[in-house]
Amino acid sequence: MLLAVDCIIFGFDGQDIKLLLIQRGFQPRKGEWSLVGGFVQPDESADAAAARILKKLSGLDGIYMEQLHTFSNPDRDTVERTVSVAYTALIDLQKFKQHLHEDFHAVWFPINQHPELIFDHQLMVNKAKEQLRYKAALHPLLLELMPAKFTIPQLQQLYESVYNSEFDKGNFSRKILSTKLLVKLADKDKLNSKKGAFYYRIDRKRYDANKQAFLNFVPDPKI
Amino acid sequence: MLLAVDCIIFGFDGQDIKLLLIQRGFQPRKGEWSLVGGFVQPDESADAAAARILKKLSGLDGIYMEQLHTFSNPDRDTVERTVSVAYTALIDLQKFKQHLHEDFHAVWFPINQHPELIFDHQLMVNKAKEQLRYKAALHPLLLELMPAKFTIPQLQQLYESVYNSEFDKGNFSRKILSTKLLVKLADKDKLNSKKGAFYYRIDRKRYDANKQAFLNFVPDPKI
DNA sequence: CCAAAAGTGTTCTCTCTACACCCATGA
DNA sequence: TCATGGGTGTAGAGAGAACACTTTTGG
Repeated sequence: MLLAVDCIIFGFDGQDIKLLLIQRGFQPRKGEWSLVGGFVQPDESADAAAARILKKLSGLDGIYMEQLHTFSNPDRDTVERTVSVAYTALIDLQKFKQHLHEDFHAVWFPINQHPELIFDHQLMVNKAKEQLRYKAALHPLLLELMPAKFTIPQLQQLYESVYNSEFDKGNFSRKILSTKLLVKLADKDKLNSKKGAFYYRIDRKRYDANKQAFLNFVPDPKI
Repeated sequence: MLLAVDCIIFGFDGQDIKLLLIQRGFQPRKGEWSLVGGFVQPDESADAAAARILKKLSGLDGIYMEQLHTFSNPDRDTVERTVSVAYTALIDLQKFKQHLHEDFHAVWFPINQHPELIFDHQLMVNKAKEQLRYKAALHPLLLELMPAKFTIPQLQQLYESVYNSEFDKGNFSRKILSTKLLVKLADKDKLNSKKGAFYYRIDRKRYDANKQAFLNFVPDPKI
């Protein structure tokens, strides 16, 4: 029995949510697209393997990953019995984009528009999306996807794309600000409007202290 | 590399939350207490193995279990590298108690007063408790622990023991009833008071339709 | 000046909490 | 009849939703 890990890495570039995929470098199914993954070594934990493999295949280092689920269907891998522990992470693409040189075969794809994946990787992605929606409704974790400086309307776009619905801008802004997790900066982003929107940054101390607090971000569905 | 499963089964007898443990029937550490667990066979998934092993060791059949987490520290098992997928379940003890004959070495222990466990099983139990608190704050899943007939004050006791705090009885009763997940029965339980408290049962249809709805059961902490 | 996006004000409704109060009944 | 736990009433605070309104500024 082999033990593998697969990483579902979501990134946000300020516009769209992306998913990190690689072109498999080995047989079987070499050249096809898959999640970043590999085998756990005899002397390492799955957590350690996930970090090591992510770094080796994409250059991403020091990313905080969480265990999602373990996939153990006996015929999920067509060659040999392989159990895979799936991990997820959320990252700000602008901070990490430069690492993705051609040294690596890792590529960011729009979350809803990526090539077909091998084995049960699509299942893993679906579960990760579901979990992202669930968690983001309760915790401010989508802030982790934002760049160092961002505006409230940008953040709102991220929420709207995760939940596939539109929020009232006034209420959204007040709700986010009421968490006191953001610090207003002096300058504005004028790319999207003439008036311009103030930049904010995360208040790291408060964020780390409150990220497990419940927030109830997602509005009730309009009937 | 070996793949195992371990089951953290919580039961409620109307008074206290219990944890199902077995005395290990094989070496190493035969006779010591552990979670219900065993090895995944080459042709079965971890989910299937968990159900099979739980039934074999405790007689419990058809229990709905959910994956909790996979434990893969390389030295978590002292003999051979073993990765364990942990599962959790919640059951009403009165419904299943009769199955625990002496054919099985499984025993229910009070959740906060059980023998020391082997390997990292205490870690698993702690994580399961944490997850139970988290989930029960959002979903009505503690209803699954109640007997077929129960009173609101009994249910309140369960919540209070899970959260280790006291709730206002009036508000608790209204909040639970507002979910419309309970059906009032005609008779009363007079064991705990002279006036008596009405029995209720779960409205199965509504419960199954709403168990993933958010509920916000746990009151804000009093500062 | 005007269009368009950012952000504020306001009102209404609903929920939550605290806590006073009423209810039923066995001893 | 009275102590006890079950259950209801209710006032005040706060959160959320809807949407009108003001602000800013590039073209």
